[in-house]
Amino acid sequence: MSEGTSSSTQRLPHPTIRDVAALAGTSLKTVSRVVNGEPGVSPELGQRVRLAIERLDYRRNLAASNLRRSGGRTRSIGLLLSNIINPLDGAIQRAIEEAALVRDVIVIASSIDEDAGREREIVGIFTARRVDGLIIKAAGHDQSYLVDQRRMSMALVFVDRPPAFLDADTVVVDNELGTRRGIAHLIAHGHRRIAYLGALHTIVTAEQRVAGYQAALAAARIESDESLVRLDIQNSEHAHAVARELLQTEDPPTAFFAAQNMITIGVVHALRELELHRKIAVVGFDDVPLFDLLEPAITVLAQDAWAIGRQAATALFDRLDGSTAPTRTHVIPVSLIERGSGEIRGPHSA
Amino acid sequence: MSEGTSSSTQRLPHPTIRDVAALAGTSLKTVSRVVNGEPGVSPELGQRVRLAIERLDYRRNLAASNLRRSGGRTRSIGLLLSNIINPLDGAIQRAIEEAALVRDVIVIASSIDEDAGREREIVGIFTARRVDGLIIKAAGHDQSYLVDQRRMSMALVFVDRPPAFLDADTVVVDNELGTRRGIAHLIAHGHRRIAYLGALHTIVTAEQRVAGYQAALAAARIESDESLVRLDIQNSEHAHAVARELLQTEDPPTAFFAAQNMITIGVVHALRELELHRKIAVVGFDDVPLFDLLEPAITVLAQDAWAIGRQAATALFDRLDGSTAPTRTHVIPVSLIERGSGEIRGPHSA
DNA sequence: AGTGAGCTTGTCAACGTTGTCAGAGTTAAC
DNA sequence: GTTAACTCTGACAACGTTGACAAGCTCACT
Repeated sequence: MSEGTSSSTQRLPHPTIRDVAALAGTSLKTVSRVVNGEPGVSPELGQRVRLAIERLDYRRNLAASNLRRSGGRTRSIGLLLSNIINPLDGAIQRAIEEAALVRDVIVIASSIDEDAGREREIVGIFTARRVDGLIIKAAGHDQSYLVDQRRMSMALVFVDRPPAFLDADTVVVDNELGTRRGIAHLIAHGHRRIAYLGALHTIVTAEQRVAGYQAALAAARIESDESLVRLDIQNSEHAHAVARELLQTEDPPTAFFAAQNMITIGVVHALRELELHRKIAVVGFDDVPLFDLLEPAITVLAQDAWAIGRQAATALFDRLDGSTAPTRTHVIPVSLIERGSGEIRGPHSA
Repeated sequence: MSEGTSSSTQRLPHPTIRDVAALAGTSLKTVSRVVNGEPGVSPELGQRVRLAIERLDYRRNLAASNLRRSGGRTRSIGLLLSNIINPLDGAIQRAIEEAALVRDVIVIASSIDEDAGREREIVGIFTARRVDGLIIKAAGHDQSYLVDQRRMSMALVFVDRPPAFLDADTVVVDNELGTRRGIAHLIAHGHRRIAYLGALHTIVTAEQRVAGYQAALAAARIESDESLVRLDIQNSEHAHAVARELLQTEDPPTAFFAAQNMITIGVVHALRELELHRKIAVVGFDDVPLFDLLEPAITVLAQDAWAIGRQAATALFDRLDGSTAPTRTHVIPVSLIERGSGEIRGPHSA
């Protein structure tokens, strides 16, 4: 009966609970009750309200709702990964999104590369948004700045790399064991001079992988040749150059272990260039879609990124559900996939 | 002086502007002024407030702030892509994130595969969160449901595919021209029997690519053989099977055009399996990192996903800044990268 | 001395929603 | 016919913040 039903072509603001109440001829609270499925509304009035909601295409404003609601939860989580263009990070994000979706939680994501400053900046931004939790692939080497967030009941989970100076749930793969298996595999195929190309040594993950390399050599009583170990490799071009240089020395390696997918790609480029790709063995950490189509196909230690993401989400939501169990480190297994490049035999094969 | 400085180990709620005001011995409004850098606060008082803010590690609650603020903007945008594991989508997301970051806007992302129902569901969720705008790689074939969002001043930009039954800014690549160039390239290398393997025919993009194929054949006065055109291919395994089947017919194609990166991968698998990869030509739409390392390396039509994302973000923020220009379709160029697989000569080469 | 301008500061209401609580109405029981 | 219990409904305050506006103060000018 009133003037409310004008469906003009432009009405800028979203309809509010107030508009719905006016149209349905009832009070705010009753509409709120209907929207939230609370009991204590008569069927007729409920129907009337639902009709008004539909007519106005009303959607409750979640920000306002969460502001008032108990606990002050925003049903949103923040995700900090290195670079979403890397399918490894993509899979982690996707797995987390799926877990969040069923819980009616949204994911705010940001790539931080390996920039510790940006890590802190983004954490600050997400904190201002009052995310309920953070899942972080840390770039920096000190996460103690997060104690404030923790104190304010923000849940924290670290993926891929454990936090430093902070105790929190973590999901990692067994970098040391994985690398050890990879190196042992090369040794078993007759290699003794195995070059190791690693990423920024400041990343804990990289450190663990070097340790695995050393451990595997030690176990086989092979003396480590420091000249074969090259760290702090930035990208695939850099890896390409380093591999080429190693191959052109007097006593070149007979096998390469590439500690990361970008490095593996660089190594393969170098081997191609020197036409050594059928003679020198390669094992890489991390799988990449087309590795199986190269000739020879690349033998890798594959991480299950989907499992990492799922586990991280589970751990985070457990905390948000109130778990006060001691923090835990979840280790996701790494699998060795033999495809050819890692099975090229070396001079010491039986 | 007061009791406020107790830094006990657990205080659950975030400090509010009220806590800061109490500690600094002033009013809410003054703190608000300091936080927002508004003028009219004396240096001394301002300093006192800043000190209190630091001591409490106060961060203003953006949800509450946006609720009150004019325009009701949340400084957040929603992003709907097919699947973030695909580096193409990853690059789009990354480019958009970068653009959003400098504007202090957050990105809420979700993968919707090719599921129209999920597209609507996610749009509903994002609407409840009052995102200021949406960037959508549409799965469905009717976006008219978005008129409500539009009316409520939500900015909309479509990427990769134009919207249906809705007028909105769009960023696409020239699928038809790109495909035409790819096919012409194969024809120029002596091919007449060119198989076309395409994705879901309901996706507009796929449709345009088929049209490009037909147009290129027509321009060269080659009669199209319908048996060589296979659409609705779901994934790389499917493409693999279809390609194998085509290759085992009596009069097999001498070249393949794969309309999408997953399809290209399937085709390459099939050629490898039948050891035809050095005899049958392949041109694919979309580049993938390792295509350049295959033997032969894969000739592709590469889209600049980064540029697509950047352009989409620019278009969206222009609208949010109040632009009322007519909606525009931005076309990002596609480049043909010759690597070998597309230059394998066919029976009709000069 | 009185007036007005300019600066700093604070009070109050409002954003859209929900928790608390009380009022109105109905039914059942004494 | 009164009381109790129950159901349904709405008034009001509050979440944390900012916009509108006014009060208080100082200073200069008439």
